[in-house]
This record gives sequence, C-alpha cells and structure tokens, in this order.
Amino acid sequence: MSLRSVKPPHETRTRILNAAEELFMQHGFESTSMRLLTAKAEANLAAVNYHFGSKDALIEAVFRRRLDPMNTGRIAELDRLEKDAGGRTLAPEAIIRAFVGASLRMIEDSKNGGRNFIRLLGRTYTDPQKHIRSLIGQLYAPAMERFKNAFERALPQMPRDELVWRIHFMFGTLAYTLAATDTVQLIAGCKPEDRYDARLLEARLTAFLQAGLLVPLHDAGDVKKAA
Amino acid sequence: MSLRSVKPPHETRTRILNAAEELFMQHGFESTSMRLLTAKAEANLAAVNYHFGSKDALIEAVFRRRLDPMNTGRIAELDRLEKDAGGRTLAPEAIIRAFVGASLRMIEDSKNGGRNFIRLLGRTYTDPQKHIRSLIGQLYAPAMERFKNAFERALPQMPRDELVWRIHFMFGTLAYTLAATDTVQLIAGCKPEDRYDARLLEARLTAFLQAGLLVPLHDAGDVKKAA
DNA sequence: CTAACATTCAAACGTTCGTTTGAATCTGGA
DNA sequence: TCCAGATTCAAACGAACGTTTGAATGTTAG
Repeated sequence: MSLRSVKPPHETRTRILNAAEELFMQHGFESTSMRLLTAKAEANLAAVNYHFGSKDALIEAVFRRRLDPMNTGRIAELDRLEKDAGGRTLAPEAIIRAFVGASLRMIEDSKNGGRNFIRLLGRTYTDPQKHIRSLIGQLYAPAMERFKNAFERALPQMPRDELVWRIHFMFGTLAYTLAATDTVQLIAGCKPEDRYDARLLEARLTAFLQAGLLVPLHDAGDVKKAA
Repeated sequence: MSLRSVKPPHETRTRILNAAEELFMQHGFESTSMRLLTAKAEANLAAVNYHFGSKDALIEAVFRRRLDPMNTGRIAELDRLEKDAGGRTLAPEAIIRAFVGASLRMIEDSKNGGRNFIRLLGRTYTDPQKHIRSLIGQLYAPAMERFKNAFERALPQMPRDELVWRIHFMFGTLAYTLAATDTVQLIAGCKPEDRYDARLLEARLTAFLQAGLLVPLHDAGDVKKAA
C-alpha cells in the first residue's frame, strides 16, 4: 500500500475527470469514446479502466466530485440560515436563494469547469438511461429532502401536493435555464454571448421562482387574476 | 411513379416512426440501435435506410411528424385569440395557455404515443449533439417568434431583455416538467403513478408561469417583496 | 403476361466501441 | 541496491454499430 494519497494526488485521475466533464458536456456520454477522452486527458487508453473500473464508474465519479460538495454546501447554508433566524420561520425567498445560489456560484467559476459541469448536470436530470437518472436522484436526495422540509415549514398553509409541484417547477426552471444556453435563447433572438452575469441572472431567476412559489392557490381549476 | 401514396400509406414508414419515437424516449438516440428499432417495428434492418436515408434523417422525421402540426396549431390558436379580441390586447395568461395547452393536450393522448413524444421532446432541447438542438430550434422558430411578439404586445412596458429571460424561464419550466417524470418527483416524495391529470397540471403550471411572467421588475438587483 | 418500379430481405461491409492483457516503467521504503 | 507495489503502455479482443449490396419478392399499368 505504501501510503498512497499523501504526495501525488493522483494527477492522472484528476486529468481524466476534467477531460470527462468537458467532453461529456460537449458530446454526451455515449458519443464520448474512451479513446477521445484519454487522448484529451493525456493518459493511456487503459487508464480509465485502471483508475475507475469502467466508463459507467467514471460517469458516477464525475458527478460525485462536484455534486456532493455542492449539496453539502446547500444544506450547510440552510442550517446557517435557520440558526441565524433563531426560532423564526425563514422567508421562502431565502430558501430559494440558498438553493439556486449554489448553482450560480458554480457557474461563475468557468475557469475550473464549473460552468461546464452545471450544463452537464442540467441535462442529465432527463438523461434517457434510467441508472444515470437514479444516480443523480440519489446524489440529490438528502439536499432535496432538507429543502422540501424547509419549504414546508416556511409555507405551512400550502397543501403538500401543491408544494411538491411548485418545487418541481422551480427545480425545472433552474435546471433548464442553466442547461439550455443556446437552443431557445437563440430562438428568442438573443445572442449567446457571455450572457451569464450571475448577479443579474440570480435576481431575475429568484424573482421568477419566488412569484411562482407564492402564487395564490387556484380555486377549482380556475386561475384568473393572480397579481 | 405509379401513383404512390393513394392506397397503402407506407405502413412500414409509420411503424418505424412509432417504434423510433418510443425507443428514442426509452433509451436515447445513440443507445437505440437500428437492429433493435427495426425489430420492434417488424421491419427489415435495411428499411430505415431505404425509407429515410439514414438514422439522423429518421430522427428528424420523428420530430417533424409531431412538432410541425403542434406548432402550426399553436400559431392558429394565437391567431384565433387575437381575432376574437378585435383590437384589444391579449391577456398574458391567454397567451401562456395557448402555448402550454398544445403540449398538455398531446400528453393526454398517451394511447397514440403523444406522451412519449412530449417527454422525448422535453429532453431533446438540451441534447448534447449540436445538430439535433439546432433542428429543434429550427422547428420551433416560427412559433417562438410569433409568441414572443404576442408577449411583447401584451406587455409593452416590460424591457425586451427581461421579457426574453422570462420567456426562457417559462419555456424551461414547461419542458422540464413534462420531460422529468420520475427523477425529481421521486425525490420530492411523490409516487410516479398516473400523475398527469392534465387539467389539474395545466391549472398549476399556468398559475406558476403567469406569476413569474408578471412579477414586478426588480430594482437594481434587489428583489424583495413581490406578492 | 410482361415490363417497370417499389419494397423487402439476408448477408456482409468496414469501422468503432469498451475492455482486457501482459509486459514495461516508475516509485518509495527496507 | 533491490524489490514489491503502483502506474503506464502498446496491442489486441470480441462485440456491436450504421450502412451498403444485390438478389428476391410484391405491386401496378399497359
């Protein structure tokens, strides 16, 4: 064994993860071949199977590397908010900001591939392969449960199934906004330039989500006049 | 030529399109092999290349078959609304309903694969392959332009870039909601049963989108108190 | 019937895929 | 120095991929 992981922090592993992250985002999982991937990582073709075991295990490692700290941070931020509030109930907006803030902060870190990862993540929620979707779901489960509880406490008067749907809508808006940078934006007539001024985007996104989350309940299927 | 397309309306073509739609949704484009696809369609392996030319051309045909009528219907519905309104400006909610209604009506048609297609469509907005995304964008372009103009007329006081973002948010919410039927719903603690009561979903979704679209403008990055 | 065309079919094409192998090379402690 | 384990390497594996081919079959018009 000889004390691995003390000196050289597996540079090859990291290079592979970085290359995988970028290529998975550009071409998808299936279209990214091990040969292209290892070439970009400046590693041997066999390196992925040696370090990770298989291509699927590499995919999982790519997501764990970023998603675990991100969701841990989300939960910690929520803990901090609740602690600061004493016994008072949190404002829904604060909970929303704690959630989307983690994604937007990562998107700002374009130098370290964070932006790549967020786009990759956003599209992987709806990946065709079931085992990949369930991996994402598994990695999100603790944070999702935590935030769901926080929203329930902040909005005690809202029916549970209504709240679940609105959380789903919010999650979708966030995921899609971050994943689809060109498709519909181009259709909408906006140039794809450096459009991700994270501060402005956070303000717009939070306002949109908050309004949707707090919209008055519809009565018997009729939804007129909300504002 | 001998008068094709009079009697047997290319049954093989249709069987292939149906099989492709379902398999593309279940496994994605890359993971759906021509052998599996033609087997499900009860056609010969060479039939796809004979009838469509290539796998990519088949993908395009799958989307054109559903998306062209859907967006034509959307535009017609908008035309009808504007005609009925005379010169009056349309309510934003009516425009939203005209757009999401087409998707939700197709989702109700689960017998004919409409639900499959909507899920496939929702995930394809963020497909890794650029030529696939641009195909979707191209098929959506006329309807998108039309609806953007309608929103601009309905909300003349809203800055254009703000409106573009809010349309983007709405589009994302719709796409993700329809595409991600299990992933996050399961996390949120909801069973994936027949959850798509389209009437209830339309009410919830429209209320959410309308609230987000109409939320008052944020001032200088600060977004407190919207409702 | 027959000629012309449309469609189906089994078989094979060449390529690329993820993974495995066994030897070569590197590395750190006794 | 030497050796055991960690890592890299070139080469090859069998399987699966999309596509092509040319003959066989089905269909329609004269």
